[in-house]
Amino acid sequence: MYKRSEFSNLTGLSKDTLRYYAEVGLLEPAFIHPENKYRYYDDGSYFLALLLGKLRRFGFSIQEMKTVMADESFASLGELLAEKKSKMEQEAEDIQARIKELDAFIQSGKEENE
Amino acid sequence: MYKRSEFSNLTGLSKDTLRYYAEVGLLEPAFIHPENKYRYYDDGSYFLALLLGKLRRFGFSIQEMKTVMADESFASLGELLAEKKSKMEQEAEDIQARIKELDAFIQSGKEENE
DNA sequence: ATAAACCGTGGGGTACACGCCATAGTCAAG
DNA sequence: CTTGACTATGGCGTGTACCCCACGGTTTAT
Repeated sequence: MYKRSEFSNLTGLSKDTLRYYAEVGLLEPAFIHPENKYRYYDDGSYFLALLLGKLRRFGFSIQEMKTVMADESFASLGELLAEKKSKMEQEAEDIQARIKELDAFIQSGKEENE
Repeated sequence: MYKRSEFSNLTGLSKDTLRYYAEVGLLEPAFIHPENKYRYYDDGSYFLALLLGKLRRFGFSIQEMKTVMADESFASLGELLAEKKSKMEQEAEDIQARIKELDAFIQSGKEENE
């Protein structure tokens, strides 16, 4: 059983993020001490927290993460992953295009001074 | 002399964007009719508007655009362009890394079912 | 025993660049 | 002359996922 800041260090999720995820029902502590209300996380939480960290990097919104977490069999995960992948690829292409445009622009600026 | 919506079509900047740019002193109309306050843009504005559109795509903030516009010789433009370029390249690398991570994740998920 | 370090809760702030709505005055075409 | 299209201004909304502050209680180390 880990407490908040320990768990935060372990997972890379900030304390505030953990609090927020608990608030929205995305990742609830494994145990809450009834007297002092301290929240404790366990190894199951750890697994899920790592997953959430990954999903976050993949561009999942909170809502999408909730969709994923709602189903224990993670049935919707595969589809969403594929969707995110194509979105990220699209984004990569967009950036490349903008870099090209930027290069062309810089080039045209240089030629003006010759 | 073009009026607002004509100029909007010409430049690709929305009417609200034009209004906003005028508000913050980024691109003021060439002429404002003293009676009805109608705003008119000219060919000089057109040139600047196209520039602003490009800068926006390059990720310039309003503040940065103002910095650029403040100096008629566009002295700060070159430096900011280079900065944006490296930022965009960094961003492209980040996305590629995340795509790789995503792929690995998808792959590990598939292997689990074999 | 005491001080430092930690915990929960409540609630405000935020960044950014507009979008959108309503109102009221104005212009252009028939 | 009328009606539809256009315009200016004011001001609110916005979205997202948290961050940060303050307060008061608790735990832990010394």
